[in-house]
Amino acid sequence: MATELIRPILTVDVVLLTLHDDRIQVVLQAREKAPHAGQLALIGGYVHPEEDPSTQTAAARVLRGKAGLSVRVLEQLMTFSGGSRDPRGWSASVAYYALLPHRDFAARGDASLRMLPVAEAKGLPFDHDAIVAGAIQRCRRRAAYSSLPAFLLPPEFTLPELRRAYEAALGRSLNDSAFRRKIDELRMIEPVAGSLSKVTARPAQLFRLTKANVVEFDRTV
Amino acid sequence: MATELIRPILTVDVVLLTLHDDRIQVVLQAREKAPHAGQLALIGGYVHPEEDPSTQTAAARVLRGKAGLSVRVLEQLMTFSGGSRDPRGWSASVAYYALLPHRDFAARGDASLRMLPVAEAKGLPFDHDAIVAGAIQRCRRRAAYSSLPAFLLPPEFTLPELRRAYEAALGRSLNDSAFRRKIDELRMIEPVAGSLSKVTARPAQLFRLTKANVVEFDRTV
DNA sequence: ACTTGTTATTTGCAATTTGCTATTTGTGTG
DNA sequence: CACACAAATAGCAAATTGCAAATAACAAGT
Repeated sequence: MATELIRPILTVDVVLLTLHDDRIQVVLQAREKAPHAGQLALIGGYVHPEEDPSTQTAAARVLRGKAGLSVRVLEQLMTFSGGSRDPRGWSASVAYYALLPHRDFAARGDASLRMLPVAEAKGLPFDHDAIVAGAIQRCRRRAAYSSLPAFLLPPEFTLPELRRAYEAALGRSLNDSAFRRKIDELRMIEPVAGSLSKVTARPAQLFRLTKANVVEFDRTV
Repeated sequence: MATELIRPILTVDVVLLTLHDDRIQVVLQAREKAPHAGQLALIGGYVHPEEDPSTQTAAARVLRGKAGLSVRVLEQLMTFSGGSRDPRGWSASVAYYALLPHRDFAARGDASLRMLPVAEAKGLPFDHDAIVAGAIQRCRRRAAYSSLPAFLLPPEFTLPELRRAYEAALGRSLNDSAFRRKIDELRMIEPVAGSLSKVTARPAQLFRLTKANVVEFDRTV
């Protein structure tokens, strides 16, 4: 066997995204240990080959173990690697992004977790700035032709809420009536019995997704 | 320090794609060593932390070292991991896809390399079937809104050739005049002085890309 | 009960984009 | 010099999208 002696460090990092104030926000966690102890960073940890069937399940385990959260969408972004990204040595981190309805985050009430608008999440340790940027870019791209943004919302939502989720994910405003037409044609959602009463105006119809997982469309939203 | 004792195997695998007979084809290589010695598989190898600045450069090194090839497009697909994908133990492989003009492949003339239409590249060792499928899916998606397919062609090409490259990548036929309009509006290519003479018909104008790297569009092609 | 304010939802074109089908152009061939 | 053939262009018809006005439903104040 040649030079497979040195095996690099393998970790997972999760870019946990949620929607609040009509903006995409990242959930960060204060690091417990060195390096960068005390600083806000992505939720991450070592891959444990003896217990993790894959990096995907490792990411879910870390999310549950360190933040007490489980999510409906957890997708792999890409792997970041190199000798200088982590002072402990040459490492590779398989990055994931996860989507969480804000109410689930709020209900958790974990003091170590902190939510920040993506534009303000700068100066993070390691190469986490680049990982966050990559996650946002991927989500933006994917939002254009999939039901992804719906997973930033609770299971039941109104059309205006869904539109705002798409607008936040895409980073641009959408034409309301055209949006309704498209969503209707894509058969992405179905109405639920009840109605939501916004305090001071006409109540909106509640909808739910027709499919429990992210679906991709041939057309663009 | 907890359980970071076991460090997994880290490798890279490259899905090398080219265009021939109007179809996307994968270039595979006969494995020199066990496991699966002699079988056709993706071009891949160990990551060498001491010499590789990143997995990206590791992939380029492996491509150069094992196939003698350098490519203009080498993009990360995703990482495949688990305890059963490689008999040597728990491993993670960072997969890349690369695009190569067929003439560059043909010029190489390496007997260990074999080109197969993607539909026929089945039953590969490890989880390479899944990696190939993932690469094709990603390329198909990306072809819809980028200049990616142009990198399956030599630096100078005709519009009919470019359209056939898009058709092969997208897996569907395109309307010729609409395609020309779009490509024109996207300012993706520029004409070159000469003309190509197909044996028995009107010669086509030669074009080259205006940008040396893959560019993404807001609109779809 | 009635008016006002506010947001949801629908409707009806106008403007733009796309799909399709001729037409025209440039080259080799017989 | 007519013919075959593929490249390139041109001209609508059809489909999609953007915009703005009209309508609907509810809360709160008069």
